[in-house]
Amino acid sequence: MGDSHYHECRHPMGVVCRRTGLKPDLLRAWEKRFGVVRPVRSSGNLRLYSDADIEKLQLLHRAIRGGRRIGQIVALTPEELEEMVASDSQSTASVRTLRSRIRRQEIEDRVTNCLAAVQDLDARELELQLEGAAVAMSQPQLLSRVVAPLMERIGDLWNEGSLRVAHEHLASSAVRSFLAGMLSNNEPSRGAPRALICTPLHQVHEMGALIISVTAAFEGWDVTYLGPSLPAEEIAAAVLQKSPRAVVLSIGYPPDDPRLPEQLRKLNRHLEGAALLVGGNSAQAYGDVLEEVGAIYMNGISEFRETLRNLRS
Amino acid sequence: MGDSHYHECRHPMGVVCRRTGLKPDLLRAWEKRFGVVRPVRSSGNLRLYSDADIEKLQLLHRAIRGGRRIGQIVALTPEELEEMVASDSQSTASVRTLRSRIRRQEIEDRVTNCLAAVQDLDARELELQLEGAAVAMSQPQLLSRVVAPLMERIGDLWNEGSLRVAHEHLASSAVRSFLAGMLSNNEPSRGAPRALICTPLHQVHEMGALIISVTAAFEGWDVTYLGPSLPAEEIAAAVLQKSPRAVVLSIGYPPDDPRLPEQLRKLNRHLEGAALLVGGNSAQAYGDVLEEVGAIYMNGISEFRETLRNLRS
DNA sequence: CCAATCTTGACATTGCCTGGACAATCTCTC
DNA sequence: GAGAGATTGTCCAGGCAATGTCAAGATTGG
Repeated sequence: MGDSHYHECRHPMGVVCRRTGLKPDLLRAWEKRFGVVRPVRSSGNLRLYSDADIEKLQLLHRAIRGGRRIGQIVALTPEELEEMVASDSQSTASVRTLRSRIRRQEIEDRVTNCLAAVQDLDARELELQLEGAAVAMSQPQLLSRVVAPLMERIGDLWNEGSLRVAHEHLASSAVRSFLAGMLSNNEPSRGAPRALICTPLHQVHEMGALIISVTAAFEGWDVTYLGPSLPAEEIAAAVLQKSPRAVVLSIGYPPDDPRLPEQLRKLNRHLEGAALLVGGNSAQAYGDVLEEVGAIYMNGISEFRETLRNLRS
Repeated sequence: MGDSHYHECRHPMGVVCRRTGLKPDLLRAWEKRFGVVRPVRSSGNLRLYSDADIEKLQLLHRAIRGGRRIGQIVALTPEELEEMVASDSQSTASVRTLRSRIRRQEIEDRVTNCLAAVQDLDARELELQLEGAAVAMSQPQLLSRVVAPLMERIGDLWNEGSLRVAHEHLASSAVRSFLAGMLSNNEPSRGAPRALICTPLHQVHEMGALIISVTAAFEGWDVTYLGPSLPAEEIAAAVLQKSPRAVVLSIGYPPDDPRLPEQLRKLNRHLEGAALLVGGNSAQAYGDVLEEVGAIYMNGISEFRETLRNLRS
């Protein structure tokens, strides 16, 4: 019975590095200098880390991304660490500017690597790069500095003819499933406000809506993602069914669809008290209608995040 | 069908290598050094592996690709291995292939539960159901008994008006990301034959192509999935770049596109020696052209699997 | 007879270990 | 505000054990 509680699977260096985003040298240095973790040794003297070790290391890594120094935080309890990480991610600390400047090159490389993978039609490599990025930086950074720029550059290259449709498809597919994975990893807490996210009819670009979905989920919302190009009636039906606190539309392409205003007006009549948020590259182009229907226009992800926070209270 | 009474088919080395992506030398080394598996010997001293052996080896292979060391995982139980593999591929859905007896009723329930989740617009529940199904049955069963029927019934309900577009979108999105997760969980073993999979221009249904992709990956192929509605020129360019052994097209809808034959003919001129396989619900409708361009038509997943195996040798 | 497979033993590669050095950066003092 | 000293991440050399691969010659199956 209890023997099935051998749950103590031990992880070798390689696994720990991939899951924490920390380099082997660093792990050993931390161990030697502070005794951060005490991995067991295998018969051949290899380090074997426990699940708890990995969690602790992940936490430390996040705290350090927040601008802390390792020496200051090794002694803290997990609870204190949690708290610290949480508050760090809120504040736009000026302390961090220096660190993030260093990281700029790294982020550039990340995007470049992703592009290279796309050009090679190598979905696996692309996904590896994305997962690497996911552990190397915070979630908002990941979205606004890697995923969004990546899709933008792919769009540019495609327009200028350097990339073929196949590349664009492969990239969309990989990024989409990556984002969908992030989305389903977030378990909404009980009582979380609900958001309905989609793209209105004839708006075909799905990526923006997905990025928004992940952001909202990360902000603690209970997200229902409905996909691209949804008629107003459909959205209305979904509103009836789910009673969301907010309906979020992403408008990316096209920027000049004459049918869109009508869609928005129609939708507006069935909001049932939900707030209507609109974002995306081309949302501004429809400014008049947005104002008319009382939609909240958000310029950029951080503004979106802010709007979400205000809406909660 | 007589349930597998003494239907213990035994497989020779070659088959095992193809299905696991492991080299003969390696299998023998593992057997000698750790006794990973104990294949029976034929009269002539040839190793004969059981299905269970193959599954165990596949599992080990995946764990190793996740960064594990063979020495530390040979002793683990299948369950522990499952768990380990699942947690190693952090962000993506886990693919599990435990064998167990499945009753028809149970499968029915799965599909019903999935449908209910779709009607509730509950993506998370849908995904949970799918993951549960993935644990409860083998991969081929999962695809042909749950995923395919589910999408079919959703299509029916949509046509008869019981489901709204939003439901269909949500379902596609969830199932797509689930399948994409399965796809990226499978191996890139060296020397695996490569397959290029997509949907030809104006063929908009992606699901079939994804199911095919997962199947091929499971058979040990190195799959490059290119997405839906790809022009012949694009496929040709991808063929040049990746030199696949097979190009697989899925044709689901529409069944009567007059532009498709031309696409196929064009594609046929740039295959560079790759085999052209075509499957999907509506493929038969284009029988004439398929024959003309020398495509191999496959009716159903099992036929597809068969064709893949033949192509390897 | 060819192709696949077997056994054995040696060989190459990989991943990790230790210890130490180094450069960049932060912090504190003057 | 400029250095001195501590802090911190990175890198290298030399080595070991685990692991994957290869070669050679024998045997079997079709």
